[in-house]
Amino acid sequence: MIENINEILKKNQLSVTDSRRKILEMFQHTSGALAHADIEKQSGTLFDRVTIYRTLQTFVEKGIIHTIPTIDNSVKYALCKDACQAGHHHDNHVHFMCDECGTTYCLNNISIPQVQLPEGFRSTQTDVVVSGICKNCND
Amino acid sequence: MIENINEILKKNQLSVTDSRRKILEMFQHTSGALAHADIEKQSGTLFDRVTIYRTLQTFVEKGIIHTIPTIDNSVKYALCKDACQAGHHHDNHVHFMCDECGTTYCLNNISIPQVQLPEGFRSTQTDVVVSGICKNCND
DNA sequence: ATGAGTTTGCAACTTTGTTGCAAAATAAAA
DNA sequence: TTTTATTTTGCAACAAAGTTGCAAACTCAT
Repeated sequence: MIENINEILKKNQLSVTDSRRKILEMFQHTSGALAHADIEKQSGTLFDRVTIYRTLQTFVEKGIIHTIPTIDNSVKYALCKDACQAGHHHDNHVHFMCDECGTTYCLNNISIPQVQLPEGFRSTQTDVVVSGICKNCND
Repeated sequence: MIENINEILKKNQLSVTDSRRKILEMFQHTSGALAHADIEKQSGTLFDRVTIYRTLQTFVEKGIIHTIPTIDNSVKYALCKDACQAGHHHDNHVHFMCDECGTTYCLNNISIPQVQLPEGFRSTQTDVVVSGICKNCND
């Protein structure tokens, strides 16, 4: 179910611009995660590289998207679900990265068991990165 | 307990060179993880930037060190324990990254509960990235 | 000690990300 | 609707991170 894009932008006190609408749309139309390069490729020469960087940065600050840790250390972003909309959130994510095709899937409906930390450590966020072969590449 | 550096290199069919010995030593002397920049800083002008890149790459290929996924998508490396020495390994890691000082801790003695994946997905490695405030910064 | 093979350092390059600033677009006010 | 204030964009220039080719230096086995 796709939320109204203009609503989301206004709710976050952001001016409604072409680039923001288009990029937000891309996230809503993908089940997985997007890298800066993916967005640049998909949008062609529509907007500047710098605009994409700044848009992603703004979205992260507003809590619309979040960055995903990856083993190959490429920077990927995914839409935040309602649960983590509050900007600075205490939240958990499970992501699956395919070793073969590189696609990143968000496995939001999987619960993470709490990790027991040593004395003196306080956790605000836990990310689980599962690597392997995805459904598509397995067939 | 520090394993003999020359032994490790020879076991992995690598020529014993200054840079490899020194860099491996750095990993053995730190409890956490190291970034390329850390190594460059610690070694001063001793060896070239490119050599460090290549050494790290070689170590990863041989399974001596592994990359760590981080939320800020900086590239960090840590020593592999005996458990994951077999090159292409099925292994789990828990790492803690301090939001304040950026230090990465390896929490190797914490067990990760198995994540239940959707049909068709096969996992080879699971990384848990816990973010928060570390012991040092908490005091 | 010598020679084959490996590794290093340099230089040049690519890719990725950042910053300042004028022009353009958006939002708010008249 | 027009005007004005504010925000955002694109350009250019830059900085940082990582890669590649190649000759010189080193390692290792004979």
